[in-house]
Amino acid sequence: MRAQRADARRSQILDAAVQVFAHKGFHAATVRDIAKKAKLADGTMYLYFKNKNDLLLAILDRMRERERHAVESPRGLTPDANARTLWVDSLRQRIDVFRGSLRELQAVLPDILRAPVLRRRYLQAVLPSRPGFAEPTVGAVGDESALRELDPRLSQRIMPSLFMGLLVLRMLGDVEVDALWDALPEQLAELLHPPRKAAPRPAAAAARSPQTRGRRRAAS
Amino acid sequence: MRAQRADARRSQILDAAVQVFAHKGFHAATVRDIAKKAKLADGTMYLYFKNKNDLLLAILDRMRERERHAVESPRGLTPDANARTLWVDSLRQRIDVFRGSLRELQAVLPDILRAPVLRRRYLQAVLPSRPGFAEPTVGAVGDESALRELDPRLSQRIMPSLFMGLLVLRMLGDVEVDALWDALPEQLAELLHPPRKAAPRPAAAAARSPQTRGRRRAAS
Amino acid sequence: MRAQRADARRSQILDAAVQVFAHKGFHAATVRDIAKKAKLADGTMYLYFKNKNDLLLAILDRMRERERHAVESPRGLTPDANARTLWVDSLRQRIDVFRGSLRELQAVLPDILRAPVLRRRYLQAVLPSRPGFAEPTVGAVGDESALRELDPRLSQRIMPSLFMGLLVLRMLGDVEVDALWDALPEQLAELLHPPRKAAPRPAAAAARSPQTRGRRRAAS
Amino acid sequence: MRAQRADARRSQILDAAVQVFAHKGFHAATVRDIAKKAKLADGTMYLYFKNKNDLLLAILDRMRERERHAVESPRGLTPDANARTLWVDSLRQRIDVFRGSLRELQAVLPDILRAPVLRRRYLQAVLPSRPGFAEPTVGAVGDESALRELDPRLSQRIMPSLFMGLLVLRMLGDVEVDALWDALPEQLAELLHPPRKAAPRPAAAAARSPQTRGRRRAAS
DNA sequence: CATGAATGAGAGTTCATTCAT
DNA sequence: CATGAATGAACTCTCATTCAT
Repeated sequence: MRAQRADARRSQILDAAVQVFAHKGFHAATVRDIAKKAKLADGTMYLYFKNKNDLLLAILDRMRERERHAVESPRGLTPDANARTLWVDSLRQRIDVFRGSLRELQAVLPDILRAPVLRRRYLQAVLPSRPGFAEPTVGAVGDESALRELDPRLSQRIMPSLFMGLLVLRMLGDVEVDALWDALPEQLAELLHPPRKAAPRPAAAAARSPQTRGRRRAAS
Repeated sequence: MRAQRADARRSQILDAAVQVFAHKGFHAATVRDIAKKAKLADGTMYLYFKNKNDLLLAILDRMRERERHAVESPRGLTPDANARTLWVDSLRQRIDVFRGSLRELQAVLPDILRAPVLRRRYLQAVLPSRPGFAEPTVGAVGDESALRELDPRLSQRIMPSLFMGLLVLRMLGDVEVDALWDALPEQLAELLHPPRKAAPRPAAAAARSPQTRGRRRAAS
Repeated sequence: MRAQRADARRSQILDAAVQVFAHKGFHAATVRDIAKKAKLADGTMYLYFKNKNDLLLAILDRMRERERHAVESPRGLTPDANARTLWVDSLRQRIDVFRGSLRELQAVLPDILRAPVLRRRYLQAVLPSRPGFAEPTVGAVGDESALRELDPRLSQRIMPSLFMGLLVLRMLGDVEVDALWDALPEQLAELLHPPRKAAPRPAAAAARSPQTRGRRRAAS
Repeated sequence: MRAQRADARRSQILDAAVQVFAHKGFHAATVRDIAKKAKLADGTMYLYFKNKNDLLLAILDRMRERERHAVESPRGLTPDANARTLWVDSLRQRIDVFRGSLRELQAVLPDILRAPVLRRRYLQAVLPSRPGFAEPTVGAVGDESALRELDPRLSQRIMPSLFMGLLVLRMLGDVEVDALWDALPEQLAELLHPPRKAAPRPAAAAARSPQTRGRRRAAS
């Protein structure tokens, strides 16, 4: 009971902080701003968080937690789906998770970009080496993939980077990205994991599907 | 004459500001920090810039200016090159320009991500709709390109996003991206503009790096 | 019955306050500190005392009360003692009373030194003009005393001052004073009320301490 | 020139701080109080002192410095004076020094009583073991002194304690002590270093001087 | 032009006090 | 009676900005 109330308060404050940080950034945001947004008195925040900095860390923790949840309890995938569908689905899940914490990321990312401590503590976990985030790109890629010739260090980073980049564009106010967001899984699958009709065939620019006929490199 | 002196002072201050902003971020950086780095008195900055905010705008202006220069006066391209080479070269130029302002971007990006004014005023110009930045990706792509089936709004954003994303990874401290940086043009060409017909050339990317090393900031 | 409970609570709180004040001083001590030490909730204090300031006054009141008690009900003095013994005994009683409230004094003195209200209201009563505190020095002094030629205003203040001073040294951390404390009555008698005629008795002071050790706070 | 201005400012601020601390105590005094008393802006203090605490240390340093000065450059003593005169003179000098920093002491003493750091760092130097402060009491004492029979640890502390105690009485608002202050050297000499007319004579309650006839212990 | 001492608004934070439970 | 979450005034300290030199 008591613990529940406390958790509710923490959430209430964190939500306010996310909004204010996303809007003004960590440094420009004042504790008073956050308190006002949370409809609390200035001092109340300090009953639940050690200080303003702690607020940032708590936001990151909450993000991690949510992601862990999402990863650990994946929605059931259709068992008989083919590889591409699986890949698209898993990609969509990641994107959805991402979208869930989009505001959080926007609130937190710019300030993380400077703080080496934060970067080390959180972002290696949250971003590039996140288990499963890069792998689909690589693991599912057969010999014919466009990624075959790439430096593996780069190919591992294609997806996260593309993602990060699109996110930044969004944050920069690009409305098109916003509109595209839902189509991203399919589109990225199209780009990086082209559907294959047949078994691996070294040659031939075969037509593989109605929509994608004539795609991909003819011979390689 | 007098104007030149003033410009030199402005540059001196801006350089200092870039360094300090890149390190601490706009809000955490103090005018005193910048003045000290520029070896000037605190008040002197105000003779050349209206206020601290104006410094940020000036940094952005300078970035734009440099980019405009780079775009308007491209280094001579080998006239007999084939389409792909052209594309790679033009891509490399862009990347070099980017690299020239890498510190600036790092100094400025996190704070720009929030300030709607800055975003509207500067970044739509600097980033996605930058003339020529996305086009190579699209324009040079033949029928066989991986990009053909994509939503054009997305395909236009592939390159900038990938770029932004890699940059963010760099800023997040990913050393691999750093190491890969010089090979990026070839690698991205490999990915988005695959060479026709030829057999796999796994060594191409790696072979490039030696010469491009040490070219750092050539364009700045 | 009910009043007793309330008194017990008051004492419980005052004891805690004395400890915390002695350690941190009035201003640096927080109500929470005191509540924690008293194993009560923060707000409970306010059921027994008007506010934090009132705590200080209550401590002083309790000190006065104790001293009044000690003065009004002196332990029986050996009826056949000579003048000097009487003087020494009475001095010892005072010192013991003092010692009983030593922590209180330490808790309260520094802050009393500034607050004119406190000084006027309490300390003139507690200290110099305290009935009987200075008198032994003066009244018991025969023609041969060292004090005879002094300005009476000073001679009245010799004992309290000496005392206060030694107390301050103690508070300043002088361990020697601490060790000497039990021997003080004899020693001060030696100084201010020299024994007549008899030969030097160098061992007197030291001899006393064993028994008086362990009497700590007997009077409190 | 510049350094002089800075020193003047420091003094100006320290003087204000002494007044405010003496009046309200360290903790109750606000930086704004001090700034106002010094007729400066709030922030100006921080150009000259690291923080409020530093102010306290600086006051102590200044006291030490003054005392060192007074000790190192003693006013010329009449070379042909007898021992007692010398003692009285030296005592007066100490008292004068003391009086010079009386307000400082009042400002600083109560807070020093709690801070172990301050005590260790400053007061052992300022108070009891101060070279020359206790010694006159002891060194000048012949075999006949009232101090002969005392525990040496105590006799060393008589003077400082008496002093401290009188000071505390003063701080407590005892106006009589205030009035007596100037007569203290003579009076204390009277008490602790009785004038001797003749050579050491073990017996006889001799009349020694008009004013002091019949003083001191008859036989010892 | 250049300086840097001075300013004072406003930041983060603490804590005496209240009051619904 | 007792609690302790909530309050918000007031604290210390920072720093962008000004201006006499």
